[in-house]
Amino acid sequence: MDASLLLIQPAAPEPIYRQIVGQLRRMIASGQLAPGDLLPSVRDVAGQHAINPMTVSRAYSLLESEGALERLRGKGMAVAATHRRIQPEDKRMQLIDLHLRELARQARELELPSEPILRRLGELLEDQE
Amino acid sequence: MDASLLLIQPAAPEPIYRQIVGQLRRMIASGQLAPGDLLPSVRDVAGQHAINPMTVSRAYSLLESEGALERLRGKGMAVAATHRRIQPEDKRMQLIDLHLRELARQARELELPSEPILRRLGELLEDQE
DNA sequence: CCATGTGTATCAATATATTGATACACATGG
DNA sequence: CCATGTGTATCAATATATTGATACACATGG
Repeated sequence: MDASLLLIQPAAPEPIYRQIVGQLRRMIASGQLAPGDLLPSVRDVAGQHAINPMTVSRAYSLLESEGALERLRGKGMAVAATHRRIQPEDKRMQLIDLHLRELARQARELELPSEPILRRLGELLEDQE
Repeated sequence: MDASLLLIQPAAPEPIYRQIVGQLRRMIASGQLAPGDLLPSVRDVAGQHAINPMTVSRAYSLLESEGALERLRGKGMAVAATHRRIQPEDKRMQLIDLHLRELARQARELELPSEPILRRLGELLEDQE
């Protein structure tokens, strides 16, 4: 992948590292970046866009923690070949339980019935798979 | 309305003034707060929750700029009379749709199947009614 | 009039988020 | 070995968001 494919607007309200994260995430999701593809080096991206290498590194590290990228020592970052599941399902469920509680609280405050909420969430969950 | 009805968590990542805005917005949308209802004074809310009156004022001012509240000189803030009493269900659903989308995104990143999420949320929704 | 009740304008203090400079560890390939 | 390529840990500088202290204007009702 060529660093010039990234569109970066330093003056935009959205932080630079999040612009990079968002674009790469979508390019990976859409298949424009395939598993194993090498990304441009942080200095390459930084040089072409006149930003700091650490800003690019931050974006890469976030994507690595999401499992979207993997670090190849001495070579750079690449699109992750596999999404390994380290934690069992109940552990992963715990990671979103607070979110679920918050959602339930807001639904109660809005006096919304359960049924349309569960139906809507069901739709969203299926769409994204 | 009694100031104690507000749930405020000063240590939460969400800023206090936004917690207040969110809760009041939802209570107005659902009709728990009717047009003309007086809100507790900023000092009342601040005193009960050990926060600063200006923080409450900021929340009230935001809701006033949205048209949800109106300022009655010498009396305080009240639910705007022009506000429709109860918003229809689809309008209220819109208020939590972004949260549902965010939840679905996180679930996808965690590679969690739909079924346990919908079951857990169903439990939480029923518990609170 | 005035004690008491509103909200808030103003500014300061803090907390948090973002970026950037520097130096470093490590892998590669000649 | 070593020049050159990776990413990043560390810390500093900046920008932004949030909160808080103070003083003020205004309305009410005795």
